[in-house]
Amino acid sequence: MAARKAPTTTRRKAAPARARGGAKGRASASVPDLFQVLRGRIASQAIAPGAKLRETELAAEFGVPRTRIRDALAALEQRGLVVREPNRGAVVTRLDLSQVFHIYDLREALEGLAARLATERMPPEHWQKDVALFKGPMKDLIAQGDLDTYIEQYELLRLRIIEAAANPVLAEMLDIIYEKTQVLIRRIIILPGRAEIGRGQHLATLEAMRRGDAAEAERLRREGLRTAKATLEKYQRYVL
Amino acid sequence: MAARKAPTTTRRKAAPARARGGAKGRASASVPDLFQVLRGRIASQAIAPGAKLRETELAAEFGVPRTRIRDALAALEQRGLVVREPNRGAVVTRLDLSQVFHIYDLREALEGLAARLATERMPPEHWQKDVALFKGPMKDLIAQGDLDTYIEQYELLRLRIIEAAANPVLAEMLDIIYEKTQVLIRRIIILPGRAEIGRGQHLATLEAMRRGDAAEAERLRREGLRTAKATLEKYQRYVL
DNA sequence: GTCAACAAAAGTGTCGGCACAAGTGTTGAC
DNA sequence: GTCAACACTTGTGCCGACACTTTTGTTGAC
Repeated sequence: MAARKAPTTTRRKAAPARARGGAKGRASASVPDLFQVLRGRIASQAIAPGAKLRETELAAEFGVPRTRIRDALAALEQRGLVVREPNRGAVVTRLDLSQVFHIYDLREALEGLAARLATERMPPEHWQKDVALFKGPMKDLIAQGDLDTYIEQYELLRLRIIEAAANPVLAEMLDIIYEKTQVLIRRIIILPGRAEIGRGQHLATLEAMRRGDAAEAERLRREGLRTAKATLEKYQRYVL
Repeated sequence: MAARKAPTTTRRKAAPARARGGAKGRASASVPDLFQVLRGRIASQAIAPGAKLRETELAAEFGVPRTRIRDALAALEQRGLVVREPNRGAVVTRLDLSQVFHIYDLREALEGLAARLATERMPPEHWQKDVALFKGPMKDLIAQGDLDTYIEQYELLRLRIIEAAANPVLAEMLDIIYEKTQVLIRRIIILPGRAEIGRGQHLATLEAMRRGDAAEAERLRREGLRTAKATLEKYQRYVL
């Protein structure tokens, strides 16, 4: 996924001094907007790890004052997406080997908890269609090699589970490591046979959820993450 | 604990309105400094939940420009310690009932993981003196009603476990909910018999760690948090 | 030809000020 | 005496400008 350096000309009006009058409510991007955009670029690797983020450059691209970019960068730094050295600027953090495994340990604990809570708080039949999805269509997607759609669907399931868990603090923490997991999932899933193994584990977890067996759902989810981590350790020199 | 890193040699011109009286005329505090100070005040309840944090007021107290206070408040908001309503200012978030229980679910998953990792990465004898501490002296402290010292010692153990777990991402997440747990621990421990029960559970966990039984250590730690949560639910109308 | 010292440029750190919204006190009518 | 409208005060949102630091490019000596 080569990253075409944004030609996005964004020819905002030359004079940013005006605007803000009664006209449009949002002529320029707000700090949260900028945060989301930059976060997305980093998660999708549109901005490569190690790349420098120049404040002036970004300010020109988005047509906003530099201080606003600065605030967005501060938020990014808080999230650990970039590191800023004094007077040196902000660079996108590259995840090293050790951090990758640390994140998998975290996912095991957090997503296991999410599976348990979701099972406890939802009626078992709520997961019926998800079981069906993973039993049939998802298998076909893998067989056809359409991993992008598969990942997309899986992400939807993941979000539904988090929502069902109804724990904002948990959701926030999973959100913090979201970018990292995005990258890792795509690297692991291309390993030989891994996608199908993962699907089987998701299916088993979902069936436990449909039975209303929260403890078993948690155990299975954790087991799934653990094998994913093991796969990653085994093939680490190929994928990292 | 202030961990001031930056030399802050920036020669400042004629101080505008000179340094305020609140602090001495020493070099002005950096944004991380301000963050830590305000965080400490909130954690120790020196600033009550629901209190308004006025930017100009804080700027005057610390003798720093208001923008710097502003940055610190933004960091506090990111951490969820304050909420800022547009043009209304920042107020300290008061933790409501539901969030309290959510945090205990989180602690169960995270601290359980920490116990497991710590056990795996350290030689069993590393925990020898902690076992001894919880077997004797800590029991005496509780008997004497010196809960402050007990909590202090427990915090030290907690930090050692996190350090031994050697997972920065996990440490970061436990740090995020640190303030909240600080408050909650002090509210739970005063409940009848609770301190002694907690000590017994910590002791059991530590003995598993000394045996090198990581899985059992995780299970026991989680069980401990679960009973703490149950106690909280039982007495919630007294302590919240 | 190489290296070091110097100068220019680029980029970030910091700050003060202005604009606008919400809160508060006052005044007048009824 | 009560209430509503208005002006004032307080405090935050936002932004441009300047100071400082680092990097890059150039020139001169050895």
